[in-house]
Amino acid sequence: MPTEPGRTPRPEPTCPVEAALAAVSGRWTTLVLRELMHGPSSFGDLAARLPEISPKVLTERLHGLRDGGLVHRERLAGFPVRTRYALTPAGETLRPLLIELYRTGERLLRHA
Amino acid sequence: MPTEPGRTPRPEPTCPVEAALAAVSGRWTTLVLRELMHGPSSFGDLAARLPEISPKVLTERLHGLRDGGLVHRERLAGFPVRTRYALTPAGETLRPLLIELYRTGERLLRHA
DNA sequence: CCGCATCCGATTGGATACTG
DNA sequence: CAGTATCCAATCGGATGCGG
Repeated sequence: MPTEPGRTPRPEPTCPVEAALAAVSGRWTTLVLRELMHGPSSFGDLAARLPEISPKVLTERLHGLRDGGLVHRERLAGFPVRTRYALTPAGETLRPLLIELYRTGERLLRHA
Repeated sequence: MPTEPGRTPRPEPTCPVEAALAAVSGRWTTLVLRELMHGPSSFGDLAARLPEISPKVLTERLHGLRDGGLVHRERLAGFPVRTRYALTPAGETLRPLLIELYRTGERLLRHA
């Protein structure tokens, strides 16, 4: 990107950087992804591990991630209803990005 | 982060991931950074290379980046007034992150 | 248990016009 | 040239209460 020639003049969704940013941006999104990186989880488990997120926002994040093909949703039979959320292969590919975000943030916090 | 023990329960600014995300988030921010990665630039040069950004937003981005210690601002003497914006060493450290964003985005776009 | 519906305040980004 | 000053529409995130 710094050394690439094909440059984007404006923030289009077709720009790879924008696409990646869209996948991880939004409040709580990275935390939801982090929990799912540990393995599949139900709605309630996620809510329990992120006690301060509201159900509405959790739903929004989960649906957004699913619409982006990053998370798979599966309704389990039985009662009470249970839903299983898991990362798709595409979702797994975000791991290096999250690690790089962590490393970069550490550097910034240490230095600022 | 995925394998780290010290986990953040909510989106705090002290979380490295949040800090890194804050540095690159916001519309136009990555494009401004990309231009500055090529080298120092004046306000007008940036505006010329990003023809669709409004002066207000460009100012906001530049000031935000400066407040975050990522960009250095220098007023040059003479007339007409010129201002030189350049990445600080901290700003340079964002390069690997931008590259990772690009790579991840490519994968997502190819696969979705 | 797993959400959806509604409302609401705050923040964001864009358009436009003007100044040192 | 390099911004500032307003105004405004749209989006976002949080709170709360109900439904399948």
